[in-house]
Amino acid sequence: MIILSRLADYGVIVATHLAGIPDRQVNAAAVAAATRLPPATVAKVLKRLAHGGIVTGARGATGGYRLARAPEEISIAEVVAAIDGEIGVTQCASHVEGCDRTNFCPTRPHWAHINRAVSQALGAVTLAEMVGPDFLRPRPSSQVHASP
Amino acid sequence: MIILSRLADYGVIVATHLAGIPDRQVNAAAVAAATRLPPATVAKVLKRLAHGGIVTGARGATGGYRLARAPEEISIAEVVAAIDGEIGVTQCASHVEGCDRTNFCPTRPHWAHINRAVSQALGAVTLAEMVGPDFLRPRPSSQVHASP
DNA sequence: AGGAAAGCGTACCAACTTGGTCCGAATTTG
DNA sequence: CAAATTCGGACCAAGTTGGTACGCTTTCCT
Ligand code: SF4
Ligand code: SF4
Repeated sequence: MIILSRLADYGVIVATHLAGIPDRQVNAAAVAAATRLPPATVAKVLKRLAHGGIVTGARGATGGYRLARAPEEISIAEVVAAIDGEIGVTQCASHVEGCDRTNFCPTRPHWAHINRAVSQALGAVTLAEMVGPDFLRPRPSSQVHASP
Repeated sequence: MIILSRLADYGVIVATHLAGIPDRQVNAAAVAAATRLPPATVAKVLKRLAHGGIVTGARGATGGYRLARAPEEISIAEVVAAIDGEIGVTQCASHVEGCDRTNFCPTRPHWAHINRAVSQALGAVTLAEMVGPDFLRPRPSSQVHASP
């Protein structure tokens, strides 16, 4: 099964591309050309990212999109949540609504734990980690949060 | 976004229910009655679980389903994979095929790391954890019928 | 041996979510 | 002031999924 949808995948790619040019607002067509993605789809992705607060869109002739925050402040979970909504393994994980079996479902509390682990896995990686080092190699050190 | 599909969710519920009765093979209708799920759907779930090697189905008049292995040997990732296929955050995470952008996609290696974390999160919990110790049971008012 | 019960497989259908495309409103340049 | 450019939301088609139904094979009981 595929965890996140294709739109969310594209969203991370676009956000990563935006993270490489923090001070430069570019339009959707330029991002599409740089990422080799369908222009219409990337426009939709930028749109949802703007709605989610990940990027800010400037209208007008010289308008374009720009990262709303620093790349190291935006996590993959944020980007995914901006496109596909809140992350949750099941309906009951995020919203109690949506499933009428919450009362007698024995597996519900256990899924909350799994949901937390998954959210942490997606929230631990930021856009700075995506654009900074080309090769994936998180430092052998266990802790990554404490930075000098 | 919802990580796993509803069928996979039901599959875990069914597998957990099966884990509570290791030596007793029951038919699909009994499982559906016990879990309060649609009989046809639970039959489909059991079917897929049997195809994935999670449970074994015995034909005949007194047939039924039974766990193929010990509850502590079956992880949630196994159950989910049996129903919805291999777990992967993206197409490139599991199978290289399916996305023609693997050559110039900068985020692909990073996804592998995230995919591993997610798989571990789902693979760390077993069915024994689901059915065995009810460590988190805040005294529900409507207790299920306990066997005398 | 015959009948009934239950799994197994396939097939089919409906529905929703997703992917993609389009046109209109707002803003800046000149 | 007008034209060009761009974001914004609305619209539509398609794929996938969820769910159901039927028929066949296998096994036990009578
Ligand atoms: S309450 Fe149970 S059936 Fe409903 S979404 Fe949660 S785990 Fe799934
Ligand atoms: S190669 Fe890139 S676009 Fe393709 S599935 Fe992997 S991350 Fe997504």
